[in-house]
Amino acid sequence: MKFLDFQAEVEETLASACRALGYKDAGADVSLPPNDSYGDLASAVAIRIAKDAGRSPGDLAVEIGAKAMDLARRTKYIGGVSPHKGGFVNFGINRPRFLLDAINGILAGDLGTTREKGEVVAVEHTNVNPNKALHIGHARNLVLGDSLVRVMRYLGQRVQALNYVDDSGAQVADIIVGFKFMGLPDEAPPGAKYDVYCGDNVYSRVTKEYETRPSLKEKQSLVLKEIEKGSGELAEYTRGIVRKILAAQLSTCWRLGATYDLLNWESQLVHSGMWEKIFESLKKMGYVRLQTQGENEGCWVIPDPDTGEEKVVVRSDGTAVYVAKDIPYAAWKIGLIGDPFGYEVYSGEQPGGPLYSTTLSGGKAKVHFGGAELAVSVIDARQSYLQKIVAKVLDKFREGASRRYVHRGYEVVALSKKTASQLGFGIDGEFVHMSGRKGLYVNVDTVLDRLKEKAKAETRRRNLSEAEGWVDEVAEAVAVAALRYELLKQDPDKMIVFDMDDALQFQGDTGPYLVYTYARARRILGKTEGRPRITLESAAKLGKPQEARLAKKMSMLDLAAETAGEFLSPREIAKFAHELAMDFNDFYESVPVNQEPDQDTRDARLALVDAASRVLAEAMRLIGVPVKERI
RNA sequence: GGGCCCGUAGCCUAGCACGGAUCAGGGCAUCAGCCUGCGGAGCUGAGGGUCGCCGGUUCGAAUCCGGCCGGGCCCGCCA
Repeated sequence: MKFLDFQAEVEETLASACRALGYKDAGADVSLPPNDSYGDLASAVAIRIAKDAGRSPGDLAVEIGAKAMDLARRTKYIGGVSPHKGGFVNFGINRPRFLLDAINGILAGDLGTTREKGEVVAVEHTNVNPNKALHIGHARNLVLGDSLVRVMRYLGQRVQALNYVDDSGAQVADIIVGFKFMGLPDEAPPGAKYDVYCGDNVYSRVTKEYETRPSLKEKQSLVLKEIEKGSGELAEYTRGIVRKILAAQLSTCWRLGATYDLLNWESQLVHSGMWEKIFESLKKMGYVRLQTQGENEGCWVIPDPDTGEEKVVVRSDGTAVYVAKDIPYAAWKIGLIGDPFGYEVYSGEQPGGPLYSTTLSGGKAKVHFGGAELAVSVIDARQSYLQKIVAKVLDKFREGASRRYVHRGYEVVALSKKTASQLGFGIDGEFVHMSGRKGLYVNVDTVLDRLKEKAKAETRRRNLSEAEGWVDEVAEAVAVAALRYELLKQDPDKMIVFDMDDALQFQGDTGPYLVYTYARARRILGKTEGRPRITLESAAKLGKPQEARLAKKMSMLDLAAETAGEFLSPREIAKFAHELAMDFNDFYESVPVNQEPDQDTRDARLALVDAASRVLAEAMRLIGVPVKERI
């Protein structure tokens, strides 16, 4: 990861040159040139100071460039400085030195991971109501959140991956109504996944029934009250159903490569007493007040952050509204309130480590959650307004607290007209929003199975003699790669219109392209008689532009990760991985490795391939795209 | 009525935070090529663009500011 070293040298050299020439406040900002024929880093400093200095940008660039060149002789990685007539000062890398250090660094294990302990960050994502299977909208949340967790850990932050389970809401109650009051079987038919069964066959049927049977709606509120109470036969029964659905959901999450550290349960949050404490304190400071007249009579209200009008937080019957459940959760995450929870292992089955659960009755596990320095909530953009209210209340509770509570929003996933019609829904526009009630959605498992089916055919065609199990494993990896990459690569602020046929795409800017490229690179290393090895002498023989581009790109993973962390935007890594893969394929097509007659050159190229593939694998790992040695 | 987000070739999209360099990068689709070669899930080339519109700032605007148009979402004693 030597590019940042080069950049630091350039910045320092540039600043020194400007200082030496008397341009004190010139600054030393550098950027990547649009085209690498200009150089490897560029500065527009001459253009910026030209006016004040009363000189032409071109002349200044020559002057600064000459001074910088002089100073650059003492640096390790600056190979040349060239002024451009437009006013840019371009810096070139000392190729052999840079190639040698970058490659040897990576082969020695330096993939840019920060080792020092960073801040504690709580990242909340997935958060699917436990009454149905994950659909592709949930997958977007999961992929964004899980990738963020991975990137932050790479950056050294101590991350708590949280998954919030709303086990006491109306959606769960609906399922229970179906089982207890409509006589629907609470066992899934053989071969059916339990969460899929509940979503496809129970939930939608119950909500439909509500329209014609008002008495059923009363059963829902009865169930809700029982769940709220937390004890009794119905509450126990519900707990069992929720655990069963959650287990099925988690298997899908794990299939997608996401894992969690902790499950937070809404029911426990409600019974923890945290809200009461916060409520009392807000009352004392006069932020919440009891409305004694008008339409909100008998309710406790707070001011709307946008309009100043009043928002209800506690209903006239004394129960708290939805935001009021989010507030204590947020306060717990950033340590504004004492931790009321104990912890226990929920599942030891989770790949990659145990999954814990909060508990209000003791808890033996010696782990600690909450109290983070920063909390990131991955929640779709429709909840931006509510999240703003939460942040406002946190600020009232403690000055400046909202700076540590960040809503990472993203737009929803809708369905294309074509996909909707394949599901039996005729629509007017070009797309339609998903709806669990209407049964208008595409489940994650369905998409993965379709992708896998296609990947299997493709893999089998290329590997006629391989065992079925091996082909299956590869196809599964390709399917996950395709879906994760597809959902991550797009700007989170843009709605995704999902089309099943378009999603079955393995060529071009896709996850499978990355998987393929990595396997291709490893193939070279597997087939060779040579050894990856590079010296300053052989590094000098790697003079092709494709070699330089590949080496430069692979040494910039840490840069991409820093940006990804700073803007909570893991797709920076997806972009990086794709660019690296393109650079590798370009190299692959134009530079022979094992056919290279000169042994030193061949070994140096092998070292480059080895290093580049390791960086690609690390980038893929950061976005949860599976890595296979062969496909 | 108030608030948030989006608008870049036939379609999808990068670049926008921090304004710069000759061709605004990719992908899909279309057309023309590249397998006795390290894997063709690849590569090369061609065609395809009023960066929604108008104005402002600037030496310089896809990028910053203002207005407008088009599209999506949110603003409940639902969750």
